[in-house]
Amino acid sequence: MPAPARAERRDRRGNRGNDRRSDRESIARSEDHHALRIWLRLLTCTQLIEGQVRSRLRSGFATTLPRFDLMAQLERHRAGLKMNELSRMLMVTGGNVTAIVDQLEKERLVERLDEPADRRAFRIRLTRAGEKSFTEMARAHEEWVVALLSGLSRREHEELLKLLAKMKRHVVEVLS
Amino acid sequence: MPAPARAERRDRRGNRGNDRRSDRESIARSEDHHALRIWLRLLTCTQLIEGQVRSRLRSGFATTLPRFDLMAQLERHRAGLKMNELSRMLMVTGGNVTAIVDQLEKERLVERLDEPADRRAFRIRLTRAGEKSFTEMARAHEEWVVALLSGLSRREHEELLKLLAKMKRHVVEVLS
DNA sequence: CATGATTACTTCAAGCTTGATCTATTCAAG
DNA sequence: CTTGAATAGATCAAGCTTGAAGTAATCATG
Repeated sequence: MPAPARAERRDRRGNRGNDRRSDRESIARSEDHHALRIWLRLLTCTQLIEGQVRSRLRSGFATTLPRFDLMAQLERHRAGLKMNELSRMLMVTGGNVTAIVDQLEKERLVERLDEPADRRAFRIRLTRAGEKSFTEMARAHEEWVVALLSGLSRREHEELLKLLAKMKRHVVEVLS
Repeated sequence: MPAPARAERRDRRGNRGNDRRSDRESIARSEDHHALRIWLRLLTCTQLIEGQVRSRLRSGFATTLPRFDLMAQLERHRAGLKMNELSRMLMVTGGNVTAIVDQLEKERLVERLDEPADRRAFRIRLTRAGEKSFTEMARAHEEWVVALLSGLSRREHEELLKLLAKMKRHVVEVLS
């Protein structure tokens, strides 16, 4: 299951990422604030991993990351979730959720159930077929992520998790 | 300079991010691999910051993140960059770079110069107007990022930078 | 109950991004 | 020189995402 264009792009560069000057982070001058460097590196790491996951989901399962993400939330909330809950959890706009749910519903992977208490709302749930489909993908997805992050020791994983938690907490607080 | 929709979404949630159950990371079960948790948290942090930067660039400077990113690379390489160099640095496809450069060129913020050695290629450079415009944005951008990341101490910044570097190195290596 | 504000969701246009395909140029090998 | 492969870039359809505006239902307050 090749990932044509992405692989092509990667192979073309011909280096192993050691060439700092050809890297996005080169825009951070040495005198720049540490924060800028961190942000750029964070972004790079995320995009590298995200790109892989995206391309493997496409070539291996003919689906997309947003669809996978949405199904992942539903899998953890078997009673179903309302549209606005999905929107908040996935950190995307409501219009976006509508579009993705529309697709998945058309493919019978999720269903919209009426919410008895509130006639404005639905409860979105995985169908049986959706559960089955998701389970398969989730197994592969976890393997990919584990492999991609296996460069850090368990100790480093914990340290990173802690630092990211702190960063996240602060960002969320600033935005409140 | 408000950020209407995003702010609206944020205000609506009514919590301070303390409610783990309404968080994307809730999909990581306790028995799941550490790697999955880290990946989800990394993604959340990135999206939070990226969303802010994006929305502030729009409301404050009527531009977008990809445009800003591209100009940032050009600002660091005053002699200009070829399309494929931009594509590699920004980690996006060539078609994407074409589209963004087309826009910026139409607005006279960048220019395509013929590459004498290779008639297939151009050299993209910031115009004077582009430099001026970018400098303004870059100052604001750095302030935003510094503020968003100010939750970590200098020591923690360095630790995080180191861990992300290691992660990145490994990911790049795996993909080679 | 009336009414104004809020909430749940949809719709839509505009911009981003990808992946695929295309043309033109350059390079490599015979 | 010729020819086939590789490269630089453009183009395009399809899907993602946002931000803005709209509809319908619910809530809060008097």
